[in-house]
Amino acid sequence: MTSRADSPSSRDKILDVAEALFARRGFAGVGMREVAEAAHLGKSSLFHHFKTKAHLYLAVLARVLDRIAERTLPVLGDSRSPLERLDASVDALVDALAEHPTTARLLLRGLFEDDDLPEIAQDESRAVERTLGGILQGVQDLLREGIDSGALRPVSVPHTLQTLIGATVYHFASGKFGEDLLDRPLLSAEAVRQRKQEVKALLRHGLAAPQSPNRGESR
Amino acid sequence: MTSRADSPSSRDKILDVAEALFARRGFAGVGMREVAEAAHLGKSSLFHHFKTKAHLYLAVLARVLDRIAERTLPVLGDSRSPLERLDASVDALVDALAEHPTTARLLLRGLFEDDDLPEIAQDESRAVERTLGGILQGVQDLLREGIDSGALRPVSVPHTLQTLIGATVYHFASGKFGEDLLDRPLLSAEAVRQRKQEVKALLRHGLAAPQSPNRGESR
DNA sequence: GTCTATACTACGATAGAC
DNA sequence: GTCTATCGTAGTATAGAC
Repeated sequence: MTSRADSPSSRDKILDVAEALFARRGFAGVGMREVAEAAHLGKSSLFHHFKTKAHLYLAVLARVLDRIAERTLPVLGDSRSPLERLDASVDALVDALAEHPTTARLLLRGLFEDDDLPEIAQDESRAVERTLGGILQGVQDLLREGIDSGALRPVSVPHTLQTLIGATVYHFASGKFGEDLLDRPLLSAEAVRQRKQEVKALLRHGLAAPQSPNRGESR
Repeated sequence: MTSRADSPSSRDKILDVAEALFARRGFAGVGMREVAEAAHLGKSSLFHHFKTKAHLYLAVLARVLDRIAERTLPVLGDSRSPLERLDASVDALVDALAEHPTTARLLLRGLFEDDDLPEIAQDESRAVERTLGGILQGVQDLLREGIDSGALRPVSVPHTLQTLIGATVYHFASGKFGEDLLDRPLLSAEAVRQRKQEVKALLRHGLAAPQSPNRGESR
């Protein structure tokens, strides 16, 4: 437990291969033997680095969330207007999701596969939840500020957050299904650029308050 | 193969319990023993009804998709205007997803967990894909018609479809995470009603073409 | 159609040598 | 820190009696 960059080679390699495997087949669908072989290790060596499978999974998840936080938190908290920050946050989040093909899948799985994890590894679980909570809080604060300042329609903040997650995380996690729909790889430069544009346009038109306050739309 | 309501009792009970289990923990996370016990059957009796786990999983998925198709296809294809049909389709889809707490999770898993299934059971797999394709085609046709008629902005149809799936299927699949965000059960009458309203409002504002064609917004 | 019994493999995890 | 060997359990699936 003298950790922090103790053995950068093995531990990171394990995290790399485990991330790829967990992203594809989820927690239950991956065996420790498979991870060990992919990392060119014996099974016991793997258990030396991570005492249980749940610890390994949470370590993978923590690394993914840290990557997202690193990209989004600075943008969420800067000094621009809410609408500008919303646009920039979409760009930052999409960039983070497009950086590795595994990111969105792991994140999505982490969001809705919380109950199938053993309840050990509480410390690591707490760390993951804290990082995630920080990002969510940043977005919620941004939306709240936009609404209070009159820049955004008075939407429900939690519902809008869910929509935002769906529009970004789900999209880049949709794999073969999404690629069949778009007829191109999800992470191709063009598809990524277009996704940013479509989401930002939908938010601009769908969230921004009508420009002339006295001239509301139909309802 | 004299099927079609041959033994309604056992087979349907198996599908019911398997649906609940697969929704919670996914294909790999559920054992046939567990399914058998939950259905009050011996393991071998279960294998008598479904020859492999993949067959059982696909049968569960097919039933879920049939429920969705049953609710959405009539609405998608009726004779109202595109915007009215879009609203009604959101209502119908959300109603279908809210009917059973398992529906959205299974559907979401089916969308992005396609590679972790064994490649047997091609017939059943084909049937599932055909039902899904029908629903998707209906939505795409609706969006296309709305754009061509000028009722909708010239958005990307596949991207908008992905956004729509994220806003509905992901939301109701988000489980404990979503409930923590909303601070109430996802399937409570109030949360369902509000979800419909928020999604429809976002689409109304975000997809509908500006009312006066010559008075475009900023960009 | 359901049962008991069983085959064989893989699972997560541990012990202990090196 | 990596290894071989092993434990006990649960995995999918099958055989054959009732």
